Amino acid sequence: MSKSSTNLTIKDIAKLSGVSKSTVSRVINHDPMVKESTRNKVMAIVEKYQFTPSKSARAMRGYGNKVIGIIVTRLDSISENHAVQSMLPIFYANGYDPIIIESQFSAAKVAEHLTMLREKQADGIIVFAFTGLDSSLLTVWQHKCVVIARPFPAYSCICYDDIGAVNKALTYLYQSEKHKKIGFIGVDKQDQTTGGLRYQAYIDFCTAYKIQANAVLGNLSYYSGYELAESVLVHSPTAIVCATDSIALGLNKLLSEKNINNIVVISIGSSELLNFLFSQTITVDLGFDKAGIYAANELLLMLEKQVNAKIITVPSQLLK
Amino acid sequence: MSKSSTNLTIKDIAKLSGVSKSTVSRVINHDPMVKESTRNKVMAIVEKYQFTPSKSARAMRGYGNKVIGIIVTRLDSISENHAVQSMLPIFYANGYDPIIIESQFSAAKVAEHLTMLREKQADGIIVFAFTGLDSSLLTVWQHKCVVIARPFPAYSCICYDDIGAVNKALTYLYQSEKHKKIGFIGVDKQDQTTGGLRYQAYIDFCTAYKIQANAVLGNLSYYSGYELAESVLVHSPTAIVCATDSIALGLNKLLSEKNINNIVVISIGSSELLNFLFSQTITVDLGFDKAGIYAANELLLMLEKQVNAKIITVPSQLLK
DNA sequence: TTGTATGCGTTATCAA
DNA sequence: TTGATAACGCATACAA
Repeated sequence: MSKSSTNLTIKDIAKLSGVSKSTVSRVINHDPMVKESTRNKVMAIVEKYQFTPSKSARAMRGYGNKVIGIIVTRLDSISENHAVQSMLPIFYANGYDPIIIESQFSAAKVAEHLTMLREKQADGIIVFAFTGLDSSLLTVWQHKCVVIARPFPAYSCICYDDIGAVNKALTYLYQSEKHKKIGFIGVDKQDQTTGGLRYQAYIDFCTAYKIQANAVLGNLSYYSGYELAESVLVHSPTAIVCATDSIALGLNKLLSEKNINNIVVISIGSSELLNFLFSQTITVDLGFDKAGIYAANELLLMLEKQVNAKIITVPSQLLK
Repeated sequence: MSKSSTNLTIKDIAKLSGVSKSTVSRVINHDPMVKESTRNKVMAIVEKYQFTPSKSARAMRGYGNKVIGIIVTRLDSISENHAVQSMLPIFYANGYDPIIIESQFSAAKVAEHLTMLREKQADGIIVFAFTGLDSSLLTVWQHKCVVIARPFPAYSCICYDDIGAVNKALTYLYQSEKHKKIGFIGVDKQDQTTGGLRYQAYIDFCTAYKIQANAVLGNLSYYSGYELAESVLVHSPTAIVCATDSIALGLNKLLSEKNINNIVVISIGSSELLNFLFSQTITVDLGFDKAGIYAANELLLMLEKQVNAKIITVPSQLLK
């Protein structure tokens, strides 16, 4: 095996430039105590051979190889993308290497990735939770872990304002616009937050204000919104609340096909695309980008010093 | 500083289980030469303290820390997402840790990320190219780099079938459906591929078949498609080719608003959303997922053995 | 079957 | 201002 193929080490550079290892180390670490001339001499060799110190060796010396694992459900989830986009710069700025992986809504995959991250000695992780993910998987990471979208007890979590968002939507419709017949297209209650919480908020509002509930639950896809719309329309609502922007897309498609334009659509979750395509839709922004910022900062805090698990709810905002 | 906070080392485990470092090392490396009883003894301690050997230390011993950098333009680009999604499993399967970073269409950011990756001693990189990215940035990586979406000379590149896709669309419209007045909404030619190539293919087809060109160029957003549509409609086309699915979304919105439904829309790029919302739109699939597979395999090949730079064009496919 | 000693590429501590 | 040398955590050739 020829030496040429393998990477140069600080020892080689030392030999090449006629100084000792330590001097080379000083030069590449910008130690001010080296003489100008020797620095130049060494730097020349460093440049010439494109030398970079072995990251692993440095890491071993405590120059931490800091890495954060980010487990998203799907790479192409708009909401998670926004959150990730806003946390990346924060991690970079603090010298962490974020490594992004997909769980594809499979707890088994999460487990797999988690051991991978443990082997890689990740310093901390961000997990986008989903139905079927159990907090027991995370026990090892409890103190260096931020969970997004689910309130796991004893974990630091960033949650969306599911209840508040639905209330804001309903309050607007009921108080400001005097709607009395308000429908709801949601997600199966097996999904605790997007499904259960948002649905329950709708039901509670209905009972509180004595209005007739008209809800139907399906899944997260726009197909679901499209297909379920009919059964809500049957009761001739004047407004419909959609639990997600995908559902709102589906509903809007149906309304547009049927040339119905006297029904107010309001969506929990505000995507650029929805606002563009169906600009008359009122949306409630859940603050995905803020969630990313909160999550990153919270994790950094946890890693820096012992800090109590806390649940942060990202404020929602009605946009009209 | 208490020892409890810092991670255990193989030395600690050795002490705890009353054997030597080497024996512990043998156990965790599944050396068959260790006695059953000692193995159990050591494993017990390992389990108890959740010990994992320092990755950096073993990396230094040659147990390579293989990493691949993937530089996407934007995390929320649908097309790049698909490509990344299909390459990730391949890298995992081959023991590489993919680390994903965003360039945000900035060459400066790419440069920055590139030095980061060099410091991290990444073994190879995948770069999603964009207008303004110069191949000179990549020279250091030339032999361990796959470029996507641009044909950089002397680099291994995965390109989309821009010209073929447009031709397939036009051929279908002209030959099978006998359209004579075909419009085109594209992207500024400064974007060499999506912009220049697709536009040129349109123009070439028009001249070849002696049909009146009716094209307008803007940017990649759906707003652009929406706004430019008017000036194409002025010449009353019976079909319109859109250079991207975003543009097609914008165009479709306008057509739907104006209640125009006798114009055939055909989109280069086939997204799930476009097919759902405007299912009458004909689409040409550019094969983003295939591109990911090609890219990953090609890179692995390059890293394994010296291999000539080659350009792979992903076949496109008309869907109707 | 196990322990000892050595080296991997760095940085830090000491002496010179 | 520089150089020798000892760590860091691990794997392994060699000795026992």
